[in-house]
Amino acid sequence: MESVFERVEPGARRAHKRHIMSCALACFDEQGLEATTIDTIRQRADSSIGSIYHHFRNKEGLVAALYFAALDDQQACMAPAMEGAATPREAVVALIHAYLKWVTEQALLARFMFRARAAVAGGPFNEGLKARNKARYGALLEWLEKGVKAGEIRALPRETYASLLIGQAENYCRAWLSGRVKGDPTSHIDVFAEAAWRSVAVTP
Amino acid sequence: MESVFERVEPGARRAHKRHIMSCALACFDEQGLEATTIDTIRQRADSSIGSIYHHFRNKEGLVAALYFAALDDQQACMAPAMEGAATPREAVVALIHAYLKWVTEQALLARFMFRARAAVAGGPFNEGLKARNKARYGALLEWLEKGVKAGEIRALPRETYASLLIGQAENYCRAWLSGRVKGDPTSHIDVFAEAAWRSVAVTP
DNA sequence: GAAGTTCTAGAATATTGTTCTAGAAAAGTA
DNA sequence: TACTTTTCTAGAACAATATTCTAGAACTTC
Repeated sequence: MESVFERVEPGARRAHKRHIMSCALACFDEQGLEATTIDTIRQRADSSIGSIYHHFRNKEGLVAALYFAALDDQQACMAPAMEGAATPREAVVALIHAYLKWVTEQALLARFMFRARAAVAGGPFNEGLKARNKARYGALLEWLEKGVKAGEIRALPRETYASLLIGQAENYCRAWLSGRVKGDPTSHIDVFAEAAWRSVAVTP
Repeated sequence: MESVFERVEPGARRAHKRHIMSCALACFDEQGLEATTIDTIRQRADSSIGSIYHHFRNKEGLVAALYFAALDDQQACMAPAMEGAATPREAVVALIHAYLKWVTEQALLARFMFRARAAVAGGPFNEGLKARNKARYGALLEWLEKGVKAGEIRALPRETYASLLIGQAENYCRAWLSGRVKGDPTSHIDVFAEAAWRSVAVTP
């Protein structure tokens, strides 16, 4: 967990900032976003109000900092997975595998992301969010273009591909993170990879 | 919209309660859950603090009331759609069609549901939520059972079916409701119905 | 029409996010 | 090192907002 924050806030100097993020994440996970107060975080981190506000500006900023740290880590884990693919099918399978593995390994961060997304998207950090989302599906759309030309992938409305590929896996991850299903995402990894491929392939 | 609340809170007696719900929904949609204050709702509904707290106990209760009203309406619109199906394929297609139509027609309620879900699931109304979710997929799972026995639907882990069927459509609806894609859900209705069927069918 | 219940109203209170000022620690500079 | 500047910590003071409480109006019931 610390390692995730060290990517975004490196150096011994920022150890305390990372510590606050760590404690805040734990509080948010245990009590929910609204229910955790700044003072709860202050106590847990053995810090001070001034320190928290200095580093994060306000509660929303703290949530956003955690959200973007999680998003960046997810991105960093998923991007390389797809680069090794030789065919469109391999790219799709690699995408789903990487996603399900990340959620399973970083359950705390993943749960936080789902909970905090609305808050971040609604606030003043919306722009940063949009920018990263564009970059996110760039590589994938290239693979799809190739696949369509090669006759391996169906030509569908552009704006539906992302949902068709990741929607099922994401839905299951939400269910798992909130305790509605038991098996962790990786335990059905082939089911979801196969379903994603069937959804877009010409001949599944 | 009023008609939706009349199902849950019927009668002329409760007109004011419904009016508060209506105004609260509009406030939540325009400013987000956290940003709208009780006083904002009071002003918009031309009501009083006491009245709001009398009807809904607290802010969380108001959110939950809206959430369950939306959930019930969605349920009421989707349940009959599947009953007319003659084959597993028809059942799956009917499910997706009904879902996408409801979200498109009740965009305000649908957006609210996605935003409020975490808050409702985290709070003391969690039990009511679980109960309704069980009822929700009951009819569907029956169809799947039949389909599996008839050799038309693949035998997959039980807990993955719901995600496989609805995940893609839901993901697209989220994207549409938050402005990330342009085409409304019904404009891709066949794409998502077909993808859902391919995901679970033996021979798509 | 009287008793009981539900509903409206808003002032008072409590909780909690945020600002502000002062000083400590660290980094830069000569 | 000694001085300056910047960054960070600390918590009291403040402001915004959810919630409680009491009183009375409106409606139901018998």
